[in-house]
Amino acid sequence: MKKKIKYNVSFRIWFYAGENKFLGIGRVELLERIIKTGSIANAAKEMKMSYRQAWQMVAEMNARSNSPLVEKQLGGKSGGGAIVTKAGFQAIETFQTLENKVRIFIENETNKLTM
Amino acid sequence: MKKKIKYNVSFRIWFYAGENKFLGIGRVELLERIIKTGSIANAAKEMKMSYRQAWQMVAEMNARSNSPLVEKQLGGKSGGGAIVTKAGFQAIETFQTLENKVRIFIENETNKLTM
DNA sequence: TAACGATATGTTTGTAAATGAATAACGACA
DNA sequence: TGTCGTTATTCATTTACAAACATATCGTTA
Repeated sequence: MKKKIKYNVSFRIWFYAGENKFLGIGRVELLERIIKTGSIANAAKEMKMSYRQAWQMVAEMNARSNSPLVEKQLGGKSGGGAIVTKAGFQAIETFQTLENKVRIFIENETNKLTM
Repeated sequence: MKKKIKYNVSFRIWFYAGENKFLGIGRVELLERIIKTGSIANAAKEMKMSYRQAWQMVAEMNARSNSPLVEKQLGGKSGGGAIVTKAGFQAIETFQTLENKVRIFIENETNKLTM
């Protein structure tokens, strides 16, 4: 009997600021972990990425948005940390809302397919 | 006056065969150029990619689809070439149709956004 | 004011991926 | 039956990217 492969569709979306990538699912996840852990360093550790890369992502996001998504918090007993701004929360929300809508749309369209 | 960045949304979709990537925009473009030029070698040249990479993409596509999307055509005055099968044409069509629908959907949703 | 752990940044190291060269095999056609 | 320019495949080399390391700087708190 002939093999019959089950196909499925995946997708990704990105927000661009002009020509520059501004926000994708990876950066959204990073923002969420900064919220959860209180610092870029710990967020990076959770995601098993280098602090350097995480920091660069944050720096790019901040540079390419109208107002910073993350603000540093130096000093203090714990040595400091980073906080996600209101603009950051809004960016997460906007991204995830659109992503969910696209997911549902693609699921509906894919069900119509006969491959 | 404050800078005001214009944001826009980009996206990509992929067809998967189980866990394996099967078709994306790059491979669709490769298929189109194989149709246009009549060979993998010339298609690769047009896309400025190595023949090796192009050939591997074709091999993967063929291995992961129910029936081959590309068939070799050895011999002849021109030395041979490659042809895209009916299944290949259908795959291109299916991919582009879905991609266009998603594009329109995202455009409509993005117009609602105020970032 | 000393200490802490985070941010911020340059430099080096290591590794995976892409490239290029080189070559064998193929088979219709003239 | 010789010719042609493909397909198909290998191997060494280069390139690009990510990780690792090192270190300066910061500012609140005890």
